[in-house]
Amino acid sequence: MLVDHIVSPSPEDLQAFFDSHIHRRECVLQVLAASEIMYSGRAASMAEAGEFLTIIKPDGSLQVHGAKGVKPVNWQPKTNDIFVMQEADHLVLTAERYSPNEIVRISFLEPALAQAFEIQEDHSFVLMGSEADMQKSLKANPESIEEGLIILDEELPTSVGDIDLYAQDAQGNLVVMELKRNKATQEAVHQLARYVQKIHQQMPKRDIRGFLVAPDITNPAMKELNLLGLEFKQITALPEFETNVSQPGLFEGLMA
Amino acid sequence: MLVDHIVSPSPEDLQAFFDSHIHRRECVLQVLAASEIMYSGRAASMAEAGEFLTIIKPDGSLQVHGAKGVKPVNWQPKTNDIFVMQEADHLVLTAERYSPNEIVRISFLEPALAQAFEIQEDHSFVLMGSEADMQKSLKANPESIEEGLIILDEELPTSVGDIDLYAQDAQGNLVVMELKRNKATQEAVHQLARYVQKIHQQMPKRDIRGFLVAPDITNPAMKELNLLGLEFKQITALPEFETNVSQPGLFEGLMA
DNA sequence: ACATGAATATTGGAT
DNA sequence: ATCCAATTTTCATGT
Repeated sequence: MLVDHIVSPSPEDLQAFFDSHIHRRECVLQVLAASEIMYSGRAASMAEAGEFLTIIKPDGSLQVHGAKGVKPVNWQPKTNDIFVMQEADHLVLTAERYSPNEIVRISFLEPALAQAFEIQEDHSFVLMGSEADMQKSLKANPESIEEGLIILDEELPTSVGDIDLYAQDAQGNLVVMELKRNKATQEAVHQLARYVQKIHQQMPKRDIRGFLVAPDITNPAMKELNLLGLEFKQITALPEFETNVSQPGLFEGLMA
Repeated sequence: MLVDHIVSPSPEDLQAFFDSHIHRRECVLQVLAASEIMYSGRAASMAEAGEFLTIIKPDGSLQVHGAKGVKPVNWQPKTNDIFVMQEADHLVLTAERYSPNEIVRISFLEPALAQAFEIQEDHSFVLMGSEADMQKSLKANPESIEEGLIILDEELPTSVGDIDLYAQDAQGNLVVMELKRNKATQEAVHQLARYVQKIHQQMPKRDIRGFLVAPDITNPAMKELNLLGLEFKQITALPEFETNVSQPGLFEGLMA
């Protein structure tokens, strides 16, 4: 719901706009303006006089968008303090965060628009098809990976990280599994190798097999996997999502 | 610059709004509405009737923002096709991408606002303090890592990835370096270990040292590093950015 | 198009 | 607060 809307605000208008909204933290604020943006903190960046859309949400997060891409040009996920100041002939917004110490300063050189609207928070968000879902599904149906597999543990902690799935095969060998919901890369291969090595150190007498469980694998990763004597177990990823979702029925099915 | 602005548009208004803008790809479009969002592709998600802000940029990227956070609730970095359709008593926007195949559908149940504005593309963006900068700086001043170090190569490719910096120490030993601009984790330790092992395989006769070069390191990572016989080389990260940037002078300094 | 790795990654969860 | 791993990661880059 639109609460406030000022076209081509003067610096004074803009100041009043922020004064009335910035600390109430109820509205999403937007300023469209030719701006100069400066960031310093984990890195440092600067954007000279271009047009940007600045968005400040009630939770204090700030993002500055340019003409392209999903990713903002500048942003701050959390801020401890946001304030505005007149400077020369324009308004400057400063957003500070203390830990890590970082600061974004936006000079609104030529504001075209300032507006505020309320966005009610939503809670009914459902995401399916994450690695966690995959893990649950595979734990329930280990035979879809290999006949005779028995799951021993999930998220088994080791000193070098947690093992996604830990199992025993039909011959009684131990199996270490690393799951990826996307195409597996060399990174994943080495993650798996690390776990297998660790378990091997702990139990030098046992045979340890390593499975990289994913819908697909890159060529270099496959090569590396073979070199290391590990195995790729292809699983059809999330078959229920492969169908075109615009079909009626699935829409409801997603929430089931 | 504000081009179009419709408060509480009817479905027909909204349709006309999209018809006039969606294919010209000149404006950033924004719709604030009680919406229902459905995504299917790499995963699947759904959000029931909440208030969301949908933003479509001229490059075809789409993002749907809720009341919190920098990250959108739903998004699509690139789209091949965006279209709208009347459905029952409301308008539905569909954004499709072919590879990977994914689709976002937004039902605008109660539109509160539809806007279009022009954002000129900006080109003068400068970021400093990336790992690339760090690498350049260290390459120029290897003695800041260790006395007598001679850099032999940068981004040296191996079958398991590229080595950030490759060098020789005062005693003639080979040195493999992995750089991190943040606190180094176990991941970084194993990345380094991988490279050292590879080089060792190639030259079994030579002594190979492995340096993890970072401003800081996590405790578990330090333990693991010691176990593997590798070394941590602390470097003060980007001293020029530690100072408070709001000081006059540095602002200009950033661009120098 | 594929593969790789950085990122001001962000975010959530576990410890 | 620290640490770790997933992410519809996104994005740039190299091949």
